[in-house]
Amino acid sequence: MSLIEDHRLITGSESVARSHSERAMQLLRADIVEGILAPGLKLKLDMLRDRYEIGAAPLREALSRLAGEGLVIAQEQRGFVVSGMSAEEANDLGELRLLLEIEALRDSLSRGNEAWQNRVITSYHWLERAEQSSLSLEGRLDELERRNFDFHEALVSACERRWTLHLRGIVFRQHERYRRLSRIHTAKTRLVSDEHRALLDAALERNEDAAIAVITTHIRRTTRAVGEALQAADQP
Amino acid sequence: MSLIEDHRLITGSESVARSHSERAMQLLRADIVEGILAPGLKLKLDMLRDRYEIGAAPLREALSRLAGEGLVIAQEQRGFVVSGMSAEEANDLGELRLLLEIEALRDSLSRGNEAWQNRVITSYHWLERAEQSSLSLEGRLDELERRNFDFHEALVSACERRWTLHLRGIVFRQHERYRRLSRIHTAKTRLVSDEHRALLDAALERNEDAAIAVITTHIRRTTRAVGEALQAADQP
DNA sequence: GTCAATAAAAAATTCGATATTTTAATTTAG
DNA sequence: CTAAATTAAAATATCGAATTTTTTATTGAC
Repeated sequence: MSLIEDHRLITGSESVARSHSERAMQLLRADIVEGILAPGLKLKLDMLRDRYEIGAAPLREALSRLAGEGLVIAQEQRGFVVSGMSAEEANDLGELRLLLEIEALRDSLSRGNEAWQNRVITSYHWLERAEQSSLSLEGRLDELERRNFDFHEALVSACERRWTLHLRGIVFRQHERYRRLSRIHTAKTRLVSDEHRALLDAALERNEDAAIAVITTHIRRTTRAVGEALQAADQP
Repeated sequence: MSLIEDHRLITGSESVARSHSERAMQLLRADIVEGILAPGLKLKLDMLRDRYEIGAAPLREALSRLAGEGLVIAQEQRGFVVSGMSAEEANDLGELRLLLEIEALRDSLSRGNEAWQNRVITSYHWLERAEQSSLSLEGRLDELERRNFDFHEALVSACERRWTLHLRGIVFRQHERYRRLSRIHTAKTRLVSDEHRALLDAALERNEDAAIAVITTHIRRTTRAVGEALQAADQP
């Protein structure tokens, strides 16, 4: 197994799974976030068993865990369903992401040391490179998402508020489902790229207010794009 | 089984569990929040099986679900542990609770209809009654927690932001572990009672700013009390 | 006595089979 | 023909045993 293959996007920096249950969770999470398992889909165990070649017991544990963070819904005696998507939830998640990202960013900026700076710089440059690359649309989206994830993760990585980070992670993953929609709808990388640059500068200067301003624009713009994409999806 | 016995506090308005897995989750959650299963405790399956008379499979599912929301930690191949408690986390959770409670409250105040008002009024009066009652310390704490929970739940019950409520729930339960500490340490019901009254008034008047001001004081005061209690616990 | 290697015990994880519940199909009464 | 009731099929949830991994205890070399 190559390094690249194991570095599943989104799931974060979680190391290679040691148990079937853990692996199932990572796979399910990625597939739901990527939209391969669509919102509202009934997650029948037989189907999942075939798909992932993992037994029912670890699959159920993985689903339970995802239910805890809200990516799937556990219906008593009626199995699991991929949680739905709607414009209302997109807005809700966008605002929460903003709130939590700001909290995490504040703490991270005030604590970040040189190692943190280097991580931020490195991840930024990989992201920049991904934005300019000319892969196929499919592959490029995956690469972009991963680099985008890494960059934002790097920015808050000096934050020591465990719960803030935990909740931010939950919201980030949820929000990502929607971001994907808007990415496909509006393939405008230009403006986003500028925002990332501004974010990098603000972070390295420890300019809290500037960073917050940029991230606010950044997230709000995403929310708007998601809204448009959802509207477009309704009336095709 | 009597109604009262089934209405386990904290776990929210979740109806009576239909599956072992669900029941296990509610029992575990309550026991962890109440501190019966102490922070850091290794949750061995044999032990839990004896305690709750539930098989390993549903127990593991319940634990996985709690791991998703962060009440327990799942350690690969090494079982589950009750997540730890510290002064840092108490502060973190306090601030998050404030943030999320404000978001939920704002939305709820702007939407609440007459049914909502009635629910708020009713739950307030039960809380007031509980505060004045003269049961044994143990029983009174449970009753108070339950009524306190119901009141705060009622306040935000008109909020339609699903994710905000979900995260608020997670943080509320976590924070409750700490509140319990401070409750035992400082049995000062007086001030809290005034705060609740002020909260009720502000809510019924739809006075957003006032409600936010009160809840801010309310939560910050709790955080301070928790800090003192933890400090006292360190040097007995 | 300390450390590493090995063996035994305990614990966690997973599998396969079974029991229970839900869903779909079919029948039957009105 | 519709709607309740029954039956059959599918899917979920749970159990108990088998497997794998971790932890503890023991042995033996230095």
